[in-house]
Amino acid sequence: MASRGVNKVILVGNLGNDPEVRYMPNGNAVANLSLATSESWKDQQGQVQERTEWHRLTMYRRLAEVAGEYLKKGSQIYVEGKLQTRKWQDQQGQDRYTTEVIVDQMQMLGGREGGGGGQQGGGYQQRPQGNQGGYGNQGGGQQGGYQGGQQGAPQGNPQGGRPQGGSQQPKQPPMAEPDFDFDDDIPF
Amino acid sequence: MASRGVNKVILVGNLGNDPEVRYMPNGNAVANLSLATSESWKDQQGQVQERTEWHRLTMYRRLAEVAGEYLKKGSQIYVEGKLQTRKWQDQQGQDRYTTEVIVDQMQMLGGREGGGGGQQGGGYQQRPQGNQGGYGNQGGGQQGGYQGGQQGAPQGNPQGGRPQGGSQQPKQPPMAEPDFDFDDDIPF
Amino acid sequence: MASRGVNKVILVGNLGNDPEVRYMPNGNAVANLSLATSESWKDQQGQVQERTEWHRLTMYRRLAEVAGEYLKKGSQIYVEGKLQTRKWQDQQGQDRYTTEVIVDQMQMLGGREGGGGGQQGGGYQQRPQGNQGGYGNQGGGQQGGYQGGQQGAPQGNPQGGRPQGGSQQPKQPPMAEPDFDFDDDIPF
Amino acid sequence: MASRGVNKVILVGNLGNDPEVRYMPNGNAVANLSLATSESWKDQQGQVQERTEWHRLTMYRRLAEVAGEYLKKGSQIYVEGKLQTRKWQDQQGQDRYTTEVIVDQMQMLGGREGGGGGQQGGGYQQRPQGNQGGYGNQGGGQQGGYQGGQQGAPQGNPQGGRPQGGSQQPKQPPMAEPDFDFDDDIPF
DNA sequence: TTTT
DNA sequence: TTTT
Repeated sequence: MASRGVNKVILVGNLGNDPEVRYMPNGNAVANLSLATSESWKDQQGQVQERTEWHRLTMYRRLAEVAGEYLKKGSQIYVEGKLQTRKWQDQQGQDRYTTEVIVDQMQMLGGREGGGGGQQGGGYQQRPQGNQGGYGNQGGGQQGGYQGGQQGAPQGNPQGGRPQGGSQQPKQPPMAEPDFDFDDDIPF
Repeated sequence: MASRGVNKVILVGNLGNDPEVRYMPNGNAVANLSLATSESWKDQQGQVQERTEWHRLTMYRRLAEVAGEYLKKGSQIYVEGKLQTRKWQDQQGQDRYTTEVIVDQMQMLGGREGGGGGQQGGGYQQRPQGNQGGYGNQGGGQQGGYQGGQQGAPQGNPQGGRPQGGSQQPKQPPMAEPDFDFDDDIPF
Repeated sequence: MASRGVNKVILVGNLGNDPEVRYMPNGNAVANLSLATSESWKDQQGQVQERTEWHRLTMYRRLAEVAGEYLKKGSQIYVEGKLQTRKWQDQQGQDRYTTEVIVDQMQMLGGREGGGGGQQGGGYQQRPQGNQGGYGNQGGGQQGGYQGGQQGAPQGNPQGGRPQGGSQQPKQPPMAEPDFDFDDDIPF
Repeated sequence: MASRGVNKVILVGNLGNDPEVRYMPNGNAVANLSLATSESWKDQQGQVQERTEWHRLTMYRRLAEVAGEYLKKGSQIYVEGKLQTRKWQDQQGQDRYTTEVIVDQMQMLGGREGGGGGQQGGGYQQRPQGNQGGYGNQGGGQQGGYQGGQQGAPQGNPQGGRPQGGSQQPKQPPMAEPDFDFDDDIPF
């Protein structure tokens, strides 16, 4: 609730992939998204240069469900959130760090198609039992704006409800492993 | 100059160390700073929890020199910039990524002491020859605001002037000295 | 809750006066503050020019009480909020418009004195009966950050609880007392 | 260039009208735009309420020309800028104030149609002679991002070049008069 | 991996 | 005056 400092990120860009939505044992959704922002400029030789920056986004709860429902590869969105760097260990046991944007506000951009891009969406992971539902379409609709449910509260503890057992920082890589394994309480 | 997207970070926090200022062969300054933002909240047991986030900041040119001149461990500042993730190889030759905030605007906060914190400043690296000076105090003064000289132009190519020979992405953390020695609290 | 669009203001500046805190019949607090931001530049003649911008801030509820408790003329703060333009009628019955920043997040800046400026604080309006208190020091403390209680919900309807009788847009500047007396510098 | 404070506005919304672009005697373009942001929420009775906020935007130079060229009624845009309150006198000689967002960055949103809305564009004011052109399409293209040319420099003095004679604050209303009269150096 |  |  209180804080010493300001930690704010504002991004507008396009998704590089369909959102990856998963559910925690307590039923809370978590979504991971890759967002591209790019800039171009002329170098000293007058050549146009371009650089694309990829941002790893994490959304929780309702926002994650809305992302899974309405966003897909190519979608243009506005997001607001905070920077968070997670520590994890690679297979050699070395400390690694991954910086993500924990999103607490999202706007779909781009008119009546709801910010959709070219490809077809669909295909994200099924909701496991243990989730009593209740979210779904709620507040949905195209191009609406969404906020995290517990705005102002730190969202680095995504469990929301009861404390979870299990290791907070498993010895697994977070960043888009081919065999990324979501069988734990804490997805990364 | 142009861009597709928005990539903006806004931070207010305190420096964990004196800025590290270095000079590139063309005389341009580069500064690295660690900025802490923290937030606290009450958990389900009603206990106050606190989490500190450390941000790695990079400044170029005039802004870097101003940072070296006026900021020190404990200084409270406002910064605005963009996210940039650099790829580098560790000693095992594995790809590593470091996310930084490339700062293009900075404000010293905290009244007439110019945002100063507890400890005395000083001690950052000397300006090598090859730098014709020209910056120095310029625009300085207490609690002033500073902007990167080429705002709007991508600042991922910090050389500014003539193209540099040499590898752009050496097998070492660029801008991070081999013996770079932060406090243990700071995760980079 | 939902929204189409983004309406965000971020300011760092100093208060031109002690906050004016008042209480509505339902006990909710409302604070009005004048915040100065200034910029300076060199004109074509090389002369330094300066321009100060005055911003009218409005805070509600807990945030308003914290402002009344901890801020005073000269305090340096960070605020985040949204733009809102109110319509009202002057004594001639003509439509007038006032643009304000409805603040939903605030940070006191400036180190251990809690962002305090030169003068002594005090002197804001007494809490009327009809307010059962309960706020006070809550969340307070030096240099903490505060958020509006109903963040994400529109705050243009500050009553919060039960609907109020009475005209929503009286023929006078709402929240501006008839004999409201700012410094001459401040244009509202 | 320097500044004490931060004065930043970030908006995403739709234009209520085609941009009004005019040219100053020195050839610099000035554009005025109306941008809507809206939010909706449920009141105590569970009824959905909606509130639309209208923002008056001002752009200068290249940005103004790009706006005239590519934006129209309904266009969805992202803008970044600063708040500025102008003082003027109404016909009774009374002081009036108008708050505007002086835009220094703009992004067209909404995919391949370049952020366009429903209606046809066109119809804004012709470039007078006395303008040697030079801008035009420059940097243009759909959905690109644009920045004001003198970012960081105060943009409240839009003349850019030589100082202008003439009254800075004519006794005329600024806000969309039917017979708004642009025969002066300073458009409002 | 997006987008123009 | 926009948009859904």
